Amino acid sequence: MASKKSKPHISQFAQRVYRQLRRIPAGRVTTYGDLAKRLGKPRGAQAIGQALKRNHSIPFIPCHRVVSANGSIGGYARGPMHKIRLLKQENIYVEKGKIDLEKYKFH
DNA sequence: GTGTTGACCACAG
DNA sequence: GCTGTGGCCAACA
Repeated sequence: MASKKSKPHISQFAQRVYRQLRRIPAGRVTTYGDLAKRLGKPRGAQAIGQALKRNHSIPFIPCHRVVSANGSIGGYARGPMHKIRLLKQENIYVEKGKIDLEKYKFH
């Protein structure tokens, strides 16, 4: 049977997001817009956030490595406070609720 | 099938 | 620097 229903809970679009997210090494971050661009949807940044929020239960998805385009923390299902804490563990320091994209953004 | 919502982005005032 | 508006995309009622 080679049928593979995989996870009907997760859409293909969301799975694509996780795939790109996993490419990001520790100590580096990316933005929703840039992530969307890699998926072929330079304007689908909002959909990225939606996908993450609807699947925040997955531990293999470092959602905390995703920030807003202006360097803002953006959001986090567990609360922005957790996100900042996790980033700190990756040697990424947050200042005034913002991150130095010039330093931490993954190219 | 339509309308609303949302962890966004860019631009104008 | 902040607020308001428009736009794009996906999921949900």
